[in-house]
Amino acid sequence: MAQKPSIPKGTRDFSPAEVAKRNYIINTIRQHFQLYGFQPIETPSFENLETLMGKYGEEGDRLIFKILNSGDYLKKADQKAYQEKDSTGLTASISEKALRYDLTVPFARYVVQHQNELELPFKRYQIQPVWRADRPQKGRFREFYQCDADVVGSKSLWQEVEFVQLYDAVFSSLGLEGVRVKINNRKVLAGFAEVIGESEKLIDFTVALDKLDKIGEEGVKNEMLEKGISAQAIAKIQPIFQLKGSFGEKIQGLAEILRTSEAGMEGVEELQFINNAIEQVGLEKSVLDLDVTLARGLNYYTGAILEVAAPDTVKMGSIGGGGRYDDLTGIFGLKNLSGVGISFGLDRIYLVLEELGLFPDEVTETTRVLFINFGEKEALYALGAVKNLRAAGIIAELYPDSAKMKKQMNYANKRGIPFVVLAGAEEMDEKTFTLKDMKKGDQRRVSFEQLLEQVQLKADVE
RNA sequence: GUGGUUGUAGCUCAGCUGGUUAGAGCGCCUGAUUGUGGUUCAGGAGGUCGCCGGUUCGAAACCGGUCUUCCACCCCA
Repeated sequence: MAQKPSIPKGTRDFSPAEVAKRNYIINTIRQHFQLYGFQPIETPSFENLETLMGKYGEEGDRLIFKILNSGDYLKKADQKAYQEKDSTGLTASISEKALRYDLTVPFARYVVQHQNELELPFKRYQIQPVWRADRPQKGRFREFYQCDADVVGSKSLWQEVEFVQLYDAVFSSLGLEGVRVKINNRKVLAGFAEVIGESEKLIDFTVALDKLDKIGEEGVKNEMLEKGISAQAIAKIQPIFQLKGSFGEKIQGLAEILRTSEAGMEGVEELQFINNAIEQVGLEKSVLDLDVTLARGLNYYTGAILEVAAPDTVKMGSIGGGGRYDDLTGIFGLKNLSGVGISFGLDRIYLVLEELGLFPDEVTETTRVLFINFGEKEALYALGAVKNLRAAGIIAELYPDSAKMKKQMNYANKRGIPFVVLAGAEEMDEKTFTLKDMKKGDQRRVSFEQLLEQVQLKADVE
């Protein structure tokens, strides 16, 4: 055999069954987005490099896939940067486009660019692939889909409430139980930093705090020390680690810690508002949980921060996240437009559903009836029935060649087609069909009406 | 980006400290069975041992590089 072709690392091919399952998830998400009043948009796969650079922090810039300029790009290259082997400096001169890194920044760009055509508040959803030059791991790919819903132009906390409901609705609909929607607020984090007198170290502080799950309390404290946060300061926020109990109980403890911080108390009130509303309307299968260590990487969040954790039984990173970002369009020159949104990680949700066996059988079901091909006349006779079955919404097909019976039966078997129809000279004379049930192995001579009834009947029962 | 790990038939994997024609199970193809698949039986096809280079009389095995897989860190869906 010649050398097998391959695909770049972190990318995948999807088989028919995988596409069917992915579509099942996408359709469920899309359906709920629309139920909640979001409208779809799509944006290009690649943006101008400058649209993306600097929006995701230094780490993010590194992970953006840059597209090499066309033509004789070396002529226009920054010679000084080239001589000095300064890759970062050189990039700007040889690349002016890049693959989109997420859907939020392109959305911000879209809003600013089309601001005069939009009716505010604007609720949009977007389901498209994004690319990151990351090193792949379980549930981490270099090409993956995001399913985002965002609202711009409304500061109302009812939006946050609705997003929590939306998460619950989608995951409940997918049959996923025990999903934890974790919530926090940037103002609470800012409050912590203020209370301990380390406001200028907010980012380092929150990044360390975010790792509590992984490295434990001592680990977090050590990292804070390493980042130059004083031991006294760390001692002051000790109560953070003691927050326990229900949402309400944690809120009380939190209010106690943050009582001297105006920003912090604002965050507490927002959390309280959202929790009260959710308690009133109720959730189906998910729980809303206050997690004061939740920070998430993106530094454009200014209010609520959301993250969805898969059920504890599966080891998987977050399967969704989002938050409020008051200043998002500000970076493109449009001030005072508040946005809030959430994202679903399609690829990770897929892995979770697969691991828990939650895909319904009918998702991957394809052809229901296969007609055996006995030759030209018989095929024509069969094709008439195929047409009528299709008209009734039954997926039916005629085997394209009058190959050996064994081969045709085998094809039906391998593809998991539940019914096979044999129609030769006898059946044609009688205007009947021989219908074989591949699971049971029995068969009988039937009219078209009976045939239709049989295959429909089974379809409903299963 | 840092450190580690993996790659042998379509799939899952054996292959001892380097030593003839590289194996198994499953799958695939053919026949027993020219209007009957999934069971059984008989036979068969299929491998530049990821790729490039080095060490050696001799490399799937040892060394270097590279690509890929998975994992930890970083970061994140």
